[in-house]
Amino acid sequence: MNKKQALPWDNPRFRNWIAVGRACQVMQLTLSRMLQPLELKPPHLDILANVYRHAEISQQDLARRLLVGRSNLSMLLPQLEKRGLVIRQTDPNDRRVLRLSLTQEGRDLTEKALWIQSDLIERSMSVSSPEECDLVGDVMMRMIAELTTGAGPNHNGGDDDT
Amino acid sequence: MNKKQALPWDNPRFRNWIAVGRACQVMQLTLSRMLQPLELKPPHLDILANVYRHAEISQQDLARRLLVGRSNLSMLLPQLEKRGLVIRQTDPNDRRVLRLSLTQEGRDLTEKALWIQSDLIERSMSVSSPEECDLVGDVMMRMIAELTTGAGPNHNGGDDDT
DNA sequence: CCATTATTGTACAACCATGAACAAAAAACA
DNA sequence: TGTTTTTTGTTCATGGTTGTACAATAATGG
Repeated sequence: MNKKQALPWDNPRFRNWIAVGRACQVMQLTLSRMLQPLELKPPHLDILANVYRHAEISQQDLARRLLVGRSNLSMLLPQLEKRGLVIRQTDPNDRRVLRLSLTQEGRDLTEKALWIQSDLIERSMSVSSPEECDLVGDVMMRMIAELTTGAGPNHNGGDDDT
Repeated sequence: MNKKQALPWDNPRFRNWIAVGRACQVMQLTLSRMLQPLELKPPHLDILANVYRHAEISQQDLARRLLVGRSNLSMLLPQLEKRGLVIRQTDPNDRRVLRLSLTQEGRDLTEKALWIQSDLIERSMSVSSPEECDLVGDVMMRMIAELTTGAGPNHNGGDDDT
């Protein structure tokens, strides 16, 4: 009838990670509010930013990079295409794949949105020194490596920027 | 025709934060897989863990703490109640509120799930020293404070553990 | 005491995300 | 070549999340 050995909350690593999760959640909610004037939501920005960086990417590769299902992109991309932000062209060398690129309007909107996101991140991370900030990023990348090598051979690891 | 001034990816803070987001995403996906044997999903565990720690909490307070809408809990809690994990009792002092508590089965399952989560966190954060880990948590809490005081006076800030 | 306002939880419609089943195209292989 | 397997994208049913409108209860204020 005792309290087991120790509650997870007594473990510093546990508490610290919970803080990471909350920070992400708050950041996501805040970003979502700040993107409203552009009629964008975080998932849209994720897509646009990746196509911005990696033009001519296929939907499959984009899905791997974003860690979402292919069907997700099959639902979202036609919307962005109708809004005139994205173009999908079938690859002449492999007529299964659709290669993505941005229109000029798409590039402009993506840059606006990235500025908003960048300002938000800059503001909220300014409470830490650049060295602390780099250390945080370093720890996160080590964690990602540990998680993807150790436990996830099913989803392959398509990870770097954005 | 130049590349604007500097892309966000050239900003260290931006890149570091992107890594934080990715780590959260990977952790969430991994946790989701590891909770499957218990037939739980992360949102369920969030609820159970909070009721575990804060018995007799109201749905409203729980929603504030989890940063989700009240309607979310109105959908999820009846499921958990039907599974015999949670009990909802109307507060005799204020017959609007429903006070939540766990059954013994709910407590047992929550502990099992928390061990899984705790092991996962322990494993993936073991790539960093305790000092680094504490620093990460510290930076995150400062960020949360900055974000909630600066921009979010609408959603109030119900934040601490889990 | 009665009227107005605020709070708590619910119901419902809309949107998002996922996984499974599928069609088309390419690759592997006999 | 012809057959099988793999890859890519789509469709659809399901379930999760949100915001809005609503009913019940409480608090406020004449």
